[in-house]
Amino acid sequence: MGSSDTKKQLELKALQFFSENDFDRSNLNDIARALGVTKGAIYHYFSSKDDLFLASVNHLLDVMMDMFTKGLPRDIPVKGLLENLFQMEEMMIALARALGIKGDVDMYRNTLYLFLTGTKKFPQLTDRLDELYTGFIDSLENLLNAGIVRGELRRDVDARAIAFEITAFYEGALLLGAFSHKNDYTVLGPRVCSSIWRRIAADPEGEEDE
Amino acid sequence: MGSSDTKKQLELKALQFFSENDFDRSNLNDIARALGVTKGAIYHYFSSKDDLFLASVNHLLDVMMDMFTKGLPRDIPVKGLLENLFQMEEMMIALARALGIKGDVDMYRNTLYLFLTGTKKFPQLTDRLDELYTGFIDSLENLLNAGIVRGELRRDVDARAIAFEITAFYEGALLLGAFSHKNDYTVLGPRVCSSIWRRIAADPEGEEDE
Amino acid sequence: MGSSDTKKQLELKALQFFSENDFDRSNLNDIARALGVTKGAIYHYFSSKDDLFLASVNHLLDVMMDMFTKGLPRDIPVKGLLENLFQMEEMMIALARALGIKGDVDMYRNTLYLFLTGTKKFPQLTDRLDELYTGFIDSLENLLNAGIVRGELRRDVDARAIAFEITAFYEGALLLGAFSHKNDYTVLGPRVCSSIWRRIAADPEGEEDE
Amino acid sequence: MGSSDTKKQLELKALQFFSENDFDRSNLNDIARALGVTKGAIYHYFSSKDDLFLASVNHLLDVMMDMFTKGLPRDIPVKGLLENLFQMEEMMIALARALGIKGDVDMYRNTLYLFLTGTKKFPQLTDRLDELYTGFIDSLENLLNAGIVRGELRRDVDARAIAFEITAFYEGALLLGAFSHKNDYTVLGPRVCSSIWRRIAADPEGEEDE
DNA sequence: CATGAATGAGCCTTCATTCAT
DNA sequence: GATGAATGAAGGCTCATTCAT
Repeated sequence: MGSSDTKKQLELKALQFFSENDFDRSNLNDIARALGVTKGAIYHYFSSKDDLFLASVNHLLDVMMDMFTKGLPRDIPVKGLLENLFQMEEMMIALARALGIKGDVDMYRNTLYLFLTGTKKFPQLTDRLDELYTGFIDSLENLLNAGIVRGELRRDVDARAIAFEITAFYEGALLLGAFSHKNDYTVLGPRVCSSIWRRIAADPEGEEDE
Repeated sequence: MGSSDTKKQLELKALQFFSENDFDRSNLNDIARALGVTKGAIYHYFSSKDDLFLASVNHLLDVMMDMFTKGLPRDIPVKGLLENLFQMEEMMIALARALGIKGDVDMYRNTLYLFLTGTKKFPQLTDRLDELYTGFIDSLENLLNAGIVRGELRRDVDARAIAFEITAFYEGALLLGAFSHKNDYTVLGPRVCSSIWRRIAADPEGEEDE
Repeated sequence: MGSSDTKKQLELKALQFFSENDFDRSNLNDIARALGVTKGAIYHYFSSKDDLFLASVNHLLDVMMDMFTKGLPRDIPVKGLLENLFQMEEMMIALARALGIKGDVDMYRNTLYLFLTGTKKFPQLTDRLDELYTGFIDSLENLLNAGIVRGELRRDVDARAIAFEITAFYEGALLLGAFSHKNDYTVLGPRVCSSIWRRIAADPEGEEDE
Repeated sequence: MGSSDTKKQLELKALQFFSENDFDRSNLNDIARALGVTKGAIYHYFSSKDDLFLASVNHLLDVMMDMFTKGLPRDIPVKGLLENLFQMEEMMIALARALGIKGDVDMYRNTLYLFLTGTKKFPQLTDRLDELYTGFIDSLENLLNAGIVRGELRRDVDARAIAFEITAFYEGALLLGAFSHKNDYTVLGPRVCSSIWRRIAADPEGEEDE
């Protein structure tokens, strides 16, 4: 029932809507208006408001899973990775392109909101998120280990801990960004990354002489 | 109207309730039952459901503000701080005692949910949260600077960045804990803290041989 | 929750309403107006529209069970019973009084509608109706057997069949009354009863000399 | 619009559907699926859901009118009629054949439901039903009178009352069958018919010794 | 102070009907 | 003829809020 294209379009628009608006505080009239269709059309493609939300989040999870786990290169310099981690615009553009929508500057932060509230309301999402984050941390760990083998990083680096640290710090920085306007992660983020780099690099000075 | 004590008690119980239950998915009948009073009683002390929520969160913010900014010691060893960061039970007990309630193991994570959804529903909370996090990061920065002056930490440490890093990493680790059961922050957290310590300590080896 | 009296009143009014109006074609606004309360009040006492309907019908079933099975006399002349069967007004008044409402002339016929549609929508009602009709037929059979023993009826009367016949005929006559205005059961009913009487009486002539 | 044959086929299928399913609880998607066509096709042949229902029931009424009034033989032995009244399967097969569908054992009972709910929803059906039942009772009366003239029945038989009794009892027995599983009309029905026979036959004994 | 019955606006959902293809 | 995507009015139900007691 319903063309698959239209359904995907609705999922994407709903994703954008739900990342900006509270699920419970939004009524279907507003949602329908935001998606550019009528209430009935939504029910033509989705069985309920919950279903629409879950389809949207699962769509996002699919894309992020591709992008951040399967899609990551196996062997890039760790230095570049850390330097680009807080080039938010680049990351955002990449994700937006993968989703096929035009993103905005709060997109990343909003996904956090989507995930935290989503798992509270729909515990079945937890497994997929677990997979996503575990996949991301695994990929990072592989990259770090490759860096150690390659001689870019010190031999005594605890790759798993660093991978977890980078991931948790990144998410936490975005989270703080939602709360705090006084601590700008676009400024502090790179400083932290540079500090992490100095700790794990085999030759921090040689690389840092800018 | 109503004794101030009773009102504070209701705020605390409501806080516990809202940290475990979604605001919009809870109705006042359930809330009243959870608080051990009737609906009418709630309206004696609070002007609305929103008001009850805001009073609760503001109460939590007051306590956390005291505990994590004004209440922090001016001069403790950074090493101990990092070692205790993921002694979640201790932290939790301290916060629960400060609130005068019995906490549970998910309390911290739940406050994150409370804050993230709370700011989405009530943007006026953002300023207070900003104050809390900024205060916390400032305090940490002061502690780190004191450590530098004291000679515990290296002179080239970027205190602001490290304070931000610790805070963001901590929040991020708790957040990931809500999503991922495969990455246990009670195990990985201390490994990361130890890694941070080795990076900033003036004499990491000397301190570690205990 | 809610006073038991108010709830019983609502059940009775709903009974009257549903016996006159189609369940699915009535919306809760109309029902509420007919019951003299608001929609919310109904949901204060009943958990759903279905619940309201079932409570009403079960209330009716309780009263009819008392009246037509437990409440029937053990030993009355069969002749009088047959003569009064189609004194609808008397029967109706008795049922209305037992229900505590003022009845109207279509009350009996309407209960049939209530039962037939009720069992289609709520199969769980079937057992209670089975009990009611079986109880009624049993009581009739007992009365007939008492008549045989007493010498009022012929010894070769098939008491069970006659009890079933009277019951089925009675219901059928009311049912036809719902469809057909040309066959008036208040006229034909007594003629049939007199015919049945002549068949089962030990001495039809002696009794019939009017 | 639409071939007349297709329309008749749809009416028949709809009849079967509505005799098994509640009108208001069935939606047009389910109905269309049950009829083996699309929603659009239904609207080609019928102007509305109501129209489809009414066309179906009127079709049934046409067939029953033919079968039970005009179609009845003018002069058959009353004894055989009474003996066959509760040969439900035979009756059902006859009606199903007349309709051109395959019937099932609940068909008769279901038509009762169809008629009772149908007249509540569409009062305009009442007249046709009145005609059907009156026609049937008239035919029965004629048969009984023919039996009297022929000498099969007693001269003092109240033909109108007996015709009404048989009809009402028959409908009532089917109705009770819908409510009560403990009183089987296939067993009790023939016993009642035999009792009626003994009452109206000119020579009950002579006829019964077979 | 406290209660909880009652209110009614607003929500999610259904579904008969329409209409572009 | 036939389709099924889209519409939008209407319905069941929830629940924050009020108020008579």
